[in-house]
Amino acid sequence: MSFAVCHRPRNAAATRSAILDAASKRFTAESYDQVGMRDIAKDVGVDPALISRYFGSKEELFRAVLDDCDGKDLMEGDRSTFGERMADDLVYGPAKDDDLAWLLIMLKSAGSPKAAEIVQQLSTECFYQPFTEWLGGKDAPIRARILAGILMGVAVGRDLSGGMKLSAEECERMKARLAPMLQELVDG
Amino acid sequence: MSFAVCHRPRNAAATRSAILDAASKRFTAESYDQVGMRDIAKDVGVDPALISRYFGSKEELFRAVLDDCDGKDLMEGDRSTFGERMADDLVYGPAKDDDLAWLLIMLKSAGSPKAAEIVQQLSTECFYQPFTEWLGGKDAPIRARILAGILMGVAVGRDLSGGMKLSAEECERMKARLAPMLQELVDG
DNA sequence: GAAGCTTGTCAACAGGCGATGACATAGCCA
DNA sequence: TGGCTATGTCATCGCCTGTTGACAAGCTTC
Repeated sequence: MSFAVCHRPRNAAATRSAILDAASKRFTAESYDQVGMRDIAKDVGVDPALISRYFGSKEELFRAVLDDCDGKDLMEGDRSTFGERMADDLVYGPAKDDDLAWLLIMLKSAGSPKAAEIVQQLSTECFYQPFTEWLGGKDAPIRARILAGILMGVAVGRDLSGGMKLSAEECERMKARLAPMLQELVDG
Repeated sequence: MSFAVCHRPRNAAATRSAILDAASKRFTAESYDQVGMRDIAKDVGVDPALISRYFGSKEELFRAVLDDCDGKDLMEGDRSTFGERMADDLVYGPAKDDDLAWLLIMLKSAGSPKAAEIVQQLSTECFYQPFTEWLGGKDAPIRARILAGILMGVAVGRDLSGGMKLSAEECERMKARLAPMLQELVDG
């Protein structure tokens, strides 16, 4: 009788990609400090040392994750329903938080100086700039900042309080208040 | 010749209070994980062990800090200028972040599970509930949540990007956009 | 002035972290 | 088949953290 573990076929590229994926999931759900190399390694089913070997260090892994996700998810979809969609994600998330990935990673990692520095280096180029261009119109950089802030802030408020403890009706009313606010910022 | 260090007079209450104060400052500026007992001890000029003795553990110290600040700062001052004041704090802060203390602590500590659990226990009773009552009117709990979210989110956006890199004119325009949004949420 | 409680310090421990270098094994190529 | 390189594992190191128990020094009280 063998408890043979189902080894993945030896494939550096696939393994690397799997690590990147697992790391991304972890970093969107927990803070930089909270995520351990051993956690990520366990998710992938790999020895922690391998991650160090592939990415050099935890910092560089984090940078690679940020490089990987371009934040385009936020900007795809109908522009006229942006407010509605985001309000829904905020109130009823985190179900499909792909579109908020960038924001969540930024948010969760604000605490750690090392992660914050990396985010600071990459956020403008990889997130704020494309987002600002997508917004367009008057005061686009400012509207981008406020929008990102609201999305992050309401998300953190939800997480902290343990899942937006509101009745179903209140959730709807919250959506009803958030959606036009967000939409107005998109429309300019 | 004596290099006599200026020892504080032996006073348990004063020392305890000094520790609480230093801890509060640290926790508003850095995340729970990032703040070390040794840091706080150094701020006060005291041995780290003393903090453990007085407060039992880091968790209980954190809880004591949260119990200490009641978040009333946010609600004092003229109600009709709330939006203006907060917008100013957000854009030009953190100068006198006393009024945002609760929010900043909640924000900075969202990353750590232990801190988050404590915040979750205390935030409703010590912050959301009084804030909601202060707001009053229709959908007060929802407006409280959104307001807190916006304040936290814009603050984190500012910190992350290294101090709101906007021109003086853009700062004013950001204020001009934020203030009425916040004020409208206060007014209902 | 000496006992006794209070206040504070010191050294050390256990645990977790990221990182490193030596070792094992799978897959390819001759 | 025999070797070689790429891929992955293991044991371990050094560092930092919160916490603890034993010890030193002050103030109070008799």
